[in-house]
Amino acid sequence: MNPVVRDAVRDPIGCTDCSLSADGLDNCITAEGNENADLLVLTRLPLTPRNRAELLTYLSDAGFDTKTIAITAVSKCSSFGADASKADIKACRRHLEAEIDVIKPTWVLALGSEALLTATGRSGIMKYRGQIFDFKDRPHVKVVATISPSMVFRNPGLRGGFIADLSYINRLSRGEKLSDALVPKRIASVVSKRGLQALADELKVCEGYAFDIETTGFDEFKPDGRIISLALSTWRKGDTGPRDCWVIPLYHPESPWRTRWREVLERIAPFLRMPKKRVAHNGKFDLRWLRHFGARFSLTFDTMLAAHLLNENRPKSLESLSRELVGVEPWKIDNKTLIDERLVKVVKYNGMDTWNTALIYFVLRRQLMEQRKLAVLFQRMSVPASEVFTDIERRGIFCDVPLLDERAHIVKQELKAIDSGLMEWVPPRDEWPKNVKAVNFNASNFARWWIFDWLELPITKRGKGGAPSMAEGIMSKLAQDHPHKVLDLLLERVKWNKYDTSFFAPYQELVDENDRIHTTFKLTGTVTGRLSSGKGDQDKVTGRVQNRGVNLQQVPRDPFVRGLFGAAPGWAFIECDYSQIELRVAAFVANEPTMKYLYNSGKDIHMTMAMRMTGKPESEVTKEERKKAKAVNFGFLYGMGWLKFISTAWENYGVVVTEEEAKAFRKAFFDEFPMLMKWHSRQRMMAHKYGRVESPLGRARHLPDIHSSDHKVVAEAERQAINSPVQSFASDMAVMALVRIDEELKRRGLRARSVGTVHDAINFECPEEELEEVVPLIKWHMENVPLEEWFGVHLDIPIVGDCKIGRRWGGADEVENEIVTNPAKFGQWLKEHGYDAVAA
DNA sequence: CACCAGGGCGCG
DNA sequence: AAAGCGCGCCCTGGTG
Repeated sequence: MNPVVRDAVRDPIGCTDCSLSADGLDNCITAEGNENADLLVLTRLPLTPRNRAELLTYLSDAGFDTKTIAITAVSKCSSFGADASKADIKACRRHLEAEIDVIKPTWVLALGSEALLTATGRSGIMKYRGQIFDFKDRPHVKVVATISPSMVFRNPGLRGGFIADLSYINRLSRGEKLSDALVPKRIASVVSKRGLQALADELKVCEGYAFDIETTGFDEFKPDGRIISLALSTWRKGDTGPRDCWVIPLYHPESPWRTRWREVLERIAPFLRMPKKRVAHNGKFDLRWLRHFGARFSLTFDTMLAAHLLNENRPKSLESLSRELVGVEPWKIDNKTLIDERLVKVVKYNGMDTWNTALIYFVLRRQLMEQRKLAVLFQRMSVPASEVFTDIERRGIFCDVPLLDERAHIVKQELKAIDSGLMEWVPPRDEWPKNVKAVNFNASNFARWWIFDWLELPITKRGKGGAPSMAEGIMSKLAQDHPHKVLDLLLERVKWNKYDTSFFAPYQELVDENDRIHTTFKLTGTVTGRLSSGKGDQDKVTGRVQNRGVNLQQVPRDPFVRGLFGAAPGWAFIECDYSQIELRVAAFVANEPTMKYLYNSGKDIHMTMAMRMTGKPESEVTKEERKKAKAVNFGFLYGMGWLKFISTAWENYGVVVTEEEAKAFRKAFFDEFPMLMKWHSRQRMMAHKYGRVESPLGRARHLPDIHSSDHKVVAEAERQAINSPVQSFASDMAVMALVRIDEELKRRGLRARSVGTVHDAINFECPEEELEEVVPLIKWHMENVPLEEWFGVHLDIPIVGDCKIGRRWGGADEVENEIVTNPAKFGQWLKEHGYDAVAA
């Protein structure tokens, strides 16, 4: 450490301020480096020589002269194993302030959330990285933050962004400006008829544009939804970046179009269709709004989808991608709602969004073209899927509202009865310990004290923090060994409470005036390429999730809940599931002969497992038992050990399995399918060698943890290497099938449409008279995605889609495969099942 | 009040 | 020695 700083700052007696000082290897470590440094780098803990060297390499790569900087930490003691707590960091603050007063840096570079918090008092490193603040209590010192190098080490997906941040901060500390090409010369605010005409003329001749809208309100389908402004950055053929930037103020209070904003939008809409390239960042959001207000056009490129396909681990916001890929400066405005912001600022913000979208478009497009299979996935799946899900989200799914209200009432009644039953057993208040504040039947301090201290029931499992587990499996075992009314009631309550808070209440709140419930699908929400479903998008400005809908991928299978959804009167509900898709894909990628034989001869592997587990013949195995066997198959397939198998067998079957039996069962599974073991080894080997694995369709999963020194972490990455290609392949195929089905339905002028997907299942609503044509069409496209033609992948395993037709989700009748594929039989089947309105 | 991590549980 | 994978939402309790 620097002797000048040390002697000026360090407590000569030996500091005992923090908890680490007692057993610390070295106490009160002060800054390393130049005592007159202009830039003081602030980390969480004092760095080891190796980490310090690494950080200096990063800094020097980013253009810093490492002789002119100093490095210090918010916590000033180093100790094995022990981490600095918030109190420790607080205790060290006076030393840090003393250092700053001695060194007098102009800039502090805060690395990581603790450094940011200490320097600025703000938490949320991903939100504040790249922004400039004053140092707390030292306002003459400027602070700029980015993520910590250890985060980058753990996840190389963050490396690009980290280096870009450092370069940006370097330019900032030198007072350098950005290159001219990275900022628009001017942003044209379109506030007159002549301006509109000029924009329309440009749209007639330009090759492409990136666009973005700003909106007010949460949902495009709610009456208070308005579009505040629409921005575009255009380019001509042969350009390598955006040329002009345009913004049309719409509903903004200062906009001249405020009262006629919809009219203006309608007038410009036809011109938006003209250019060949139409680009947006998460365009699904913008298209939803624009379509709602009558401006209909489609995308040809989405920068968020491209960025995710290229690297599933990196942050995907426009802000961070722009910084990572082209090194632009932050342009965010720090305001809650744009409608309250001055128009000039909104115009600049909205315009910069599109300018930067255009900038990263050119980079991402080039990167994508370099990987043929990825480019095909992008073209055939990502972009058209974004289009399909725009409409699925707008459409929503029909919900039987009277039934919803009736059942929501039942749920409340059940809860009420259980709660009053439980109240009779609540111990008197003066017996409660200090940390118990109120009666709470959820997994709370009260409930844990009540069960495990007051009732003295045994604790079999604890969580990370040492709190006794109150998970369902644990509690039901407890109830079996120590019968008690309270346990029965609590177990019963979990289900009703979950129904109430997670399902019925949100459904009632979010069902729209047309009795439909919406969701938001994230096409970039998972590392494997599956879609995720949820309440809404993150608001770009506030960072909060817009509460526009519900998660439609976790609707309970219980008909009491799932049966609330279905088809509107006069329509039918179609569910089409891929049969055992991941197991089939695994058989393909592992090239497993026994599995292939079973599938090619129409056998059911889950049934085989169920028969083994229960010892029953096929005819006696129940649906429930087969479903549990499925869990066992997937468990072993993806690397489950014998110990977990013991608990699975107990929790699912109530079967006690000994250690020996469990090992033997696992061995039997792999003996039955000998190539699976070899496939597992191959995936592990690939992950170790390349740090990534790839699906047969070209989708990559990066696994930086494979190089960890922690064996558990490595083992986890190895299992991910096994699972990812299978999950990705299955998911990509399902999405491509949906895209093709949607295209075909539109091409034929049919009204049937998808209302959502759940990974390997696609749901549709369909006018009764179209069923005869639509169901076979869906089935055929699910089973015949042109993988050979598009990816050169020849599947030598049959892919089967099972179709169900009914009025409600989960309450439908399965149609046998040979019936769907036979028009005469299927027509008959439809009549027999009450679908009279079939086409002549 | 906002934010966070962890527990628990719904789905595939 | 020990190890299913992939998600999102609600709640609790702690912190600033």
